[in-house]
Amino acid sequence: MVRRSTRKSSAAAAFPRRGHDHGRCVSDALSTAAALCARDGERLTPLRKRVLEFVWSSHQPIGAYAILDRLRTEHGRALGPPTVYRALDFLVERGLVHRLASLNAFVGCPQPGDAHIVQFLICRQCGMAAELDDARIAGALDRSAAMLGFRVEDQVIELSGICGQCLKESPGAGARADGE
Amino acid sequence: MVRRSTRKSSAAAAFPRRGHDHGRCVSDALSTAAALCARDGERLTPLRKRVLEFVWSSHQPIGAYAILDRLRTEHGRALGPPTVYRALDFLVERGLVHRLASLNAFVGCPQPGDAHIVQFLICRQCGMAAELDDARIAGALDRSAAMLGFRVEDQVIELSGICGQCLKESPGAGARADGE
DNA sequence: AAACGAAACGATATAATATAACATCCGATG
DNA sequence: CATCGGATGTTATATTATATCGTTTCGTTT
Repeated sequence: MVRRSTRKSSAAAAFPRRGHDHGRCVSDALSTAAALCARDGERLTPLRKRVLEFVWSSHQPIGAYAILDRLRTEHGRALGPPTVYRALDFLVERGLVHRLASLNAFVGCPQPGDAHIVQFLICRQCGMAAELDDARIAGALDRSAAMLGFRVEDQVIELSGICGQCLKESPGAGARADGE
Repeated sequence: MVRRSTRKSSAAAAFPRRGHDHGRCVSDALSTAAALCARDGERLTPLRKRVLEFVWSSHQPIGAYAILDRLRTEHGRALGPPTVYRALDFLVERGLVHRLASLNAFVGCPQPGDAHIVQFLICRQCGMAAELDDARIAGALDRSAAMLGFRVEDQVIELSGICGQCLKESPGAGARADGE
């Protein structure tokens, strides 16, 4: 069974709340990933699943080497970078994970299978990243570029700043950063 | 004397043409940089100026290590990465050069001194990058984020695709890529 | 079940990008 | 001249990512 979004084309996702039921985020992500892979005849191997779980361990983008460290801890012996990069490449190709170019880090996609525009909000205080999937903006960019004769194939849109909760909790200084 | 742009707030810059007078791009960039530094009491040292020239050697974003190699060639003896990164940091801080996160590379700013929104078009065929400074899009992103309570402080917007000239010259294959 | 081929994974080495830390130089100013 | 701060030089290292090749696993075919 394939998940299908019912969002309006210009709708925006919510920024994750602190204290939300994150276990639900993880289990949703895993079951959706399994369903999509099954649908497409791809294999969500134990390694890929484990990497996906690490990416989803919080809403804070995680670096490849952080994942690698965690894998090594579990696994006992050392693993090489290619092992984790291959798994990440697979997950990114399948749309299950996104790479943030401005952070060199990876974050889980909350709407995989849904061909969506990817625009990110990244809070520099708590470190969490959320998608802002605004199709109107993507369309406006495409049109704006087209006026210069340019055909857009890929958009990298990453907005950094302060999320609503951090603005409330710390009009200046340090909020907690558990990022769940 | 300070350059002031007369562009409308939502105007878009042109994608650089092959065969344009690139010497003019370079000399404009250098004289504007000198003027801005003089105005702000900053020093456009020989090294910084030389790095700026390398960045402007074409409209193709250039990596820090490519600049470093060219510096070494001129300089005779080896220079360390910090030397070039410091010069780049200075130029980026002064708005004379932009860093493209999706390429890990640097490109000259055609409108320094003008507080402008930075959005890039990057042609994957010829490698050239141009600015698309659309204030309406930046505003729409800010508002869209604000609806989620998010305050945007920095926008990374990098659109990759095919520029008009490459579309004309090669409806598929390889155009020249001199990037000037 | 055996054989095969493709995909996935492990392992080693290395490339590419970036920064930390400290020494030295150089120019302005007292 | 002394000295002080900014800029640069130098060495070492951190961080991110890929190339290459051998081995294992798994599905398919026979």
